[in-house]
Amino acid sequence: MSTNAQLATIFNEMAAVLELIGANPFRVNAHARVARVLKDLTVDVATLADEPKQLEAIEGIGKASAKKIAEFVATGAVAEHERLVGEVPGGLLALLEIPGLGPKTVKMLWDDGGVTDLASLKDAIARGALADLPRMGDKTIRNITESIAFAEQSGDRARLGIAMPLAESIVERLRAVPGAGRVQYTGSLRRGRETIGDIDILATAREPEKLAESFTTMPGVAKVLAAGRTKCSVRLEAGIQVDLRLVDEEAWGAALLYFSGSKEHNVALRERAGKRGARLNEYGLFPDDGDDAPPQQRGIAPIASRTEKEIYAALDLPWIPPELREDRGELTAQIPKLIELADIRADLHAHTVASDGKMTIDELAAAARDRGYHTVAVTDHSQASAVAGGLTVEDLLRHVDAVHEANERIDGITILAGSEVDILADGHLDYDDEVLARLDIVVASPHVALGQDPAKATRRLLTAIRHPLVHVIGHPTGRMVNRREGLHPDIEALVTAAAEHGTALEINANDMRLDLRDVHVRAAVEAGALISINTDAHTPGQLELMPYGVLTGRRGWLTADGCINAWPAKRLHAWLAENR
DNA sequence: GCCGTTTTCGGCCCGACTGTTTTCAGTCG
Repeated sequence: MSTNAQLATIFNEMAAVLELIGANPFRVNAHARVARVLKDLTVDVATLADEPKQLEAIEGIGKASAKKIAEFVATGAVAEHERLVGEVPGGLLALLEIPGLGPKTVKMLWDDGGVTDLASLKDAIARGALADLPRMGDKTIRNITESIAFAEQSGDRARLGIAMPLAESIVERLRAVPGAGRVQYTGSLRRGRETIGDIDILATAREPEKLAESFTTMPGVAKVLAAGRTKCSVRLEAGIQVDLRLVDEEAWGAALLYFSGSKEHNVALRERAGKRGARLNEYGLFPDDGDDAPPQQRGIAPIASRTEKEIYAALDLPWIPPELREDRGELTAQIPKLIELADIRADLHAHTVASDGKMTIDELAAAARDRGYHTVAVTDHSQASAVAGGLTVEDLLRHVDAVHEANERIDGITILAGSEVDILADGHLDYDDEVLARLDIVVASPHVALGQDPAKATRRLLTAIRHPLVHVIGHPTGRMVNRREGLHPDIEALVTAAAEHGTALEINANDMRLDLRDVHVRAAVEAGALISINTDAHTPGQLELMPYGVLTGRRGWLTADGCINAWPAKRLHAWLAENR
């Protein structure tokens, strides 16, 4: 973990404890803000630490925090942090992560219910002990129980956006080892799943021992779980397990196929092989001679093994992109040409300093142009999202003028004036039609009432989809990966209406959202609804989240033609103008 | 705890929703 990330954790923990013990909320927020600033910071804070003025020059970091940062860089710890963490039971902070449980409730559970961690909370619920506490009705207790179940069910999987950079850095390191051959991450990460159980890396090497040693001794390893000739396994300080498998060059394709999964896809492939008188394993596709002993150990030559493509071909299949390997019909369907990152030419959902973003219009435009986009949309929050700096009508109209002025001034990219308009709980939009009609693009998104029942959620989203001035429905369910389930609308109804009304549904590429999720995208694609992949960027760096959205689109069988962000400028702009 | 400087102290954008209440506390964004 980088110094920035470690310090971010420390400040987040201080914020959590301060919140729990009822400190001034603004002080709490200041700590959380420092954590956020540190996490977003592109420069290593350690390089600034010996000059306090440099630290204090960073927005959000004052004298006190600068001192703590310097203290950490010098000593590896922050005394105030240790003191604070010592004030509450260790397991209590984790309860704050459970959706619906805030500091007041957790404090009350601790003070009045003797709850000190997740186990004692579950025990108290089971004993019915919570019912005696204030504000703990049946419904609240049931909500807490469900939240715990949800957090536990998804809690041990890392988000794609956490696992991918880790895997890429490990792959890069291993490739640099002398004698290293091919090195590639496989598993659910290669398939682009939204969460990852562990990172699987496949490699060939002239001297496998050297690669293995480099792997087990790399920075960030907390514990070596296994260190054998063909398989090494470590647990990182980040809490993620990483497996390295070393294979022979001849078996590369078979091993890649096998370790990429999914298990269900592999089972289907093996069944298919069986029907063709062959056996498929991680060493290759072999003729089935009726002998149960592994063919590769008996010197049997494989029918195919060096590449995935050869193996699929031998099974009368085209090469199937990893993202589709979920046994969701990929062995029998016509495989479309899936969208690729290089197809993306526009980002249509981003925030500037006008609301809660960190970029100016010019900075956003430059970042989008640097990525080779022909179009970028400025879509700041609407008035209902007060805490996200939502714009009043007057502010919005001024902002629109500023965006249009920037569009005139800046060459090489079209800058659209838009808004991320709240879809209110009843489906109404947060601005009147006259205001919306002034915008080049309207992205309508749900932000509140994300626990409403499915019928209401469906009506709410259908209202927005049918609204003639809405172009895109932003993060349609409002779910947060591992954190919040979000809305459960009738997806079929939504995608059907979206196709009928020509409203695009967003894949929010932020790995915390990935909303729509893969299966919803598939439904939309099958219904003929358009998809828009956007980063919802608040910083220039967040424009780089686009690959996660594209992966999710690919998992939903999305083609470039079905994604408005991949359209040429002329087609996209004409489509936007049509919805007016 | 941070920030600004018509303020070195006093402010720091709060409105919607839920579930508990009988007028509101807690959570979320």
